[in-house]
Amino acid sequence: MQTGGQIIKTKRETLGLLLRQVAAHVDIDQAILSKIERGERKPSKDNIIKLAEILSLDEQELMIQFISDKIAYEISDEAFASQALKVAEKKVKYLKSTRNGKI
Amino acid sequence: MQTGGQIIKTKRETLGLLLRQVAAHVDIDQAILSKIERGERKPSKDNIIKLAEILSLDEQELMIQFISDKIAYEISDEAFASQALKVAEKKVKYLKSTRNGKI
DNA sequence: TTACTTTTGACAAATATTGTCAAGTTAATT
DNA sequence: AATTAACTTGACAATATTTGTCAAAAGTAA
Repeated sequence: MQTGGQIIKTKRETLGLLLRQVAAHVDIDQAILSKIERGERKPSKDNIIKLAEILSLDEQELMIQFISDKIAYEISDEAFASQALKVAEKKVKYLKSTRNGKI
Repeated sequence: MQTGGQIIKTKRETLGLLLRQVAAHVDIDQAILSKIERGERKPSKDNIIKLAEILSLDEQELMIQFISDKIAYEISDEAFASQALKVAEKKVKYLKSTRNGKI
């Protein structure tokens, strides 16, 4: 099971790019990129778009990885995490179907 | 599709309890309880336990409702919300299986 | 109107997130 | 071992978000 951070770190190394180079393209401090790679900080949406760009990764897929990391991280210590996620899926589908932003 | 807030509001009214009474038991300002009922604020874990108590609701079920509300709320405007939730489920299961807190 | 419940909004206090920076560590090379 | 470059870490202030408290406003029923 890979995190978004692990995915971009692996790809960056495969491409032989330095943190400095990727960070410049993403327009963030390389310290932050280092932390994103190790899961210590969360990338913004714009960060993800630019990361996918320079690393030739699928943007949607990368977005999904980072969003799911965020959710998994904040819910994983809950006893009923899996059940809550299933219910959340239903609620999201309901929200999307009504398009009114309210549950 | 009901939110945790709607569930407790309905039950409170069924039981004929006032916001003031429930809020006192939960040990929060009644303004906050009013907001929790309408989804404007999120209850703490302790709030949920005490709410289930005084409203004779199943604690686990109520917990799941509020957690899923929170997740659905923060992810619903994402284009890939459903897919991200599915991936998050896998990550949570993986985390639970390894019990090391890391993805 | 009066008495009561609920909702709303403003506000400060507490918490969390973010970007920046410099120093520290690691790794490879000479 | 010393040097160099890449990466990681931690401290810090600036910002943003969350939280509790309160009183006024709005709603409801007698």
